[in-house]
Amino acid sequence: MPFTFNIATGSSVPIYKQIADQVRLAVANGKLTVETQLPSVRALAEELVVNPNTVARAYTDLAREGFIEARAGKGVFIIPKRKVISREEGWRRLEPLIDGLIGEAAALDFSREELEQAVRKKLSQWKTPPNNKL
Amino acid sequence: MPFTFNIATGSSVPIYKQIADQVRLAVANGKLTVETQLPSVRALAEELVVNPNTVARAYTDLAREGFIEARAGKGVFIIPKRKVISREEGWRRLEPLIDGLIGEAAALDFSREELEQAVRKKLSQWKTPPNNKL
Amino acid sequence: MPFTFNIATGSSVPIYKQIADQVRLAVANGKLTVETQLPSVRALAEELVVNPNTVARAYTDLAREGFIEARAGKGVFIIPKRKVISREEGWRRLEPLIDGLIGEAAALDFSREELEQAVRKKLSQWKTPPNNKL
Amino acid sequence: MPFTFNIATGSSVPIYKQIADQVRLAVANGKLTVETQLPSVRALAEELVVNPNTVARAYTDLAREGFIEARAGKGVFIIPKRKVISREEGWRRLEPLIDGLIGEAAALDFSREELEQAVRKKLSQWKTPPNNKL
DNA sequence: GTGGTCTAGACCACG
DNA sequence: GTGGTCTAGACCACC
Repeated sequence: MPFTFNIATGSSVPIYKQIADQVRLAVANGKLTVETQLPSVRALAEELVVNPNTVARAYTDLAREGFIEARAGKGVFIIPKRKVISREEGWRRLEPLIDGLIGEAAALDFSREELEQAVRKKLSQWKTPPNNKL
Repeated sequence: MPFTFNIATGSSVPIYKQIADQVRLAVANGKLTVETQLPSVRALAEELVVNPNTVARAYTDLAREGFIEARAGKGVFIIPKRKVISREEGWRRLEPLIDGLIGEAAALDFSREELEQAVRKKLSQWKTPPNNKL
Repeated sequence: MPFTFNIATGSSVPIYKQIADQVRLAVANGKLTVETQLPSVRALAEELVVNPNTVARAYTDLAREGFIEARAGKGVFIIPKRKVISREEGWRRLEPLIDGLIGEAAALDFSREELEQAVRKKLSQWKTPPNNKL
Repeated sequence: MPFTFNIATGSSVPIYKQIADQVRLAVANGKLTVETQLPSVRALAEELVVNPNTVARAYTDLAREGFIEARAGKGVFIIPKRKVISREEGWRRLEPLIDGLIGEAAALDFSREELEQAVRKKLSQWKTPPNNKL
């Protein structure tokens, strides 16, 4: 079964980020492996009924982050994740996201235990890909 | 020492959200307790050098979420958190946040173990309030 | 005939609430159905001769309540109503509204029978949508 | 047992209106009868821990509507409700309140049946006072 | 004094 | 094109 995307219209999360997040998660999960080809910008835009610019934006972000590579005339492919930013810089960006998640969970009336369980469940699907040498 | 805010201008996360997030997190961590008074809209706006409307927007959101209460002529106060969001809506909003966090962590070259540890550490600071009686 | 709005300037009811109330009622009465597009923020602001922010405020409230969905670049659409408010919070907010209505009716010299009849008549127009499938 | 007031701080309903609404409802219910004396502005303000101006505002509104009468040196008393406004004007003011209630109920995810039942329950407590001759 | 509403207009993110 | 954010400043309701 090929990898499929799920788009939620009207979400506060922009569509281009939903697309990119799903690719990132699928790579982390091992559901998308190195050398897998992704749909072309045009094809994916048509399939998801979104603007091609939106798909292009997601692919651009993913390429900049070292997840994918566009090969002229061939298509877009998953590549071994390149390390792109430093440890300290990464942590500096990640920490507020965790803080934001906790704040949001509290606002949504979840308990600490519930959030911990939800995160653990999502994380348990995450397999570190074998050829991430860094 | 009174609770102090830290605003990063030029961040992609809007100022009103930075303010609200810090209050949410401080309540979760027990740094802000029930009946504590927050700075007035005008005072905080002056302190942070932002527009009063921006502070008001943050306070409005927090009040709607059941964290605080605005008392006319008195000011803004932390209250025992009310449950306002339905269960289903809560999950609907929480899940993409977790997916986004994991996606970002992968993009930032963190391993599953590192993210899990970081989240666990942050979560350990979340104190469910000891049945706060006013 | 497209749905039209009626604004009473100088009313004690804020304009953004008048707009939102009319949408809520029209949805309840079946005059606005799922996938109907509302006027854009700018267009409605021009039509009603109010500030775009005022219209945006009404739309934001309606979106948060689960009546409508803003699709970037497309516009604002009626969606199948989502349940967003917890049961307890719902009652907490509804009860004072009913008390206020009865109090106002008494102040306006209506009898119990008159009020009951008026409410029943209005309620009879409230059509639960027939399990709207988009 | 004397009539007692219940004030919800931080409600969207202003305190002066909460006080006035409770008097109106109690008169409609027959819990407050003609010639009953209400607490003085000062006494009630102290009891409810609110600003005396707030109580005075409620009493002023009630007096204007013909519910109560201040007798110099004696105190404040319930009087036979005087008819203050015309039928048409009353209906013109009441209708949007009913519309607003229905819209709010829909926003709070109540069904038509639930709202009808809630209103009926409140209304069933309403006894038209015997000496309302109009 | 407090917060809530509204206007006016700029800038940006998204598609 | 759309809506979301922010600023600036006015006015009002409430206490």
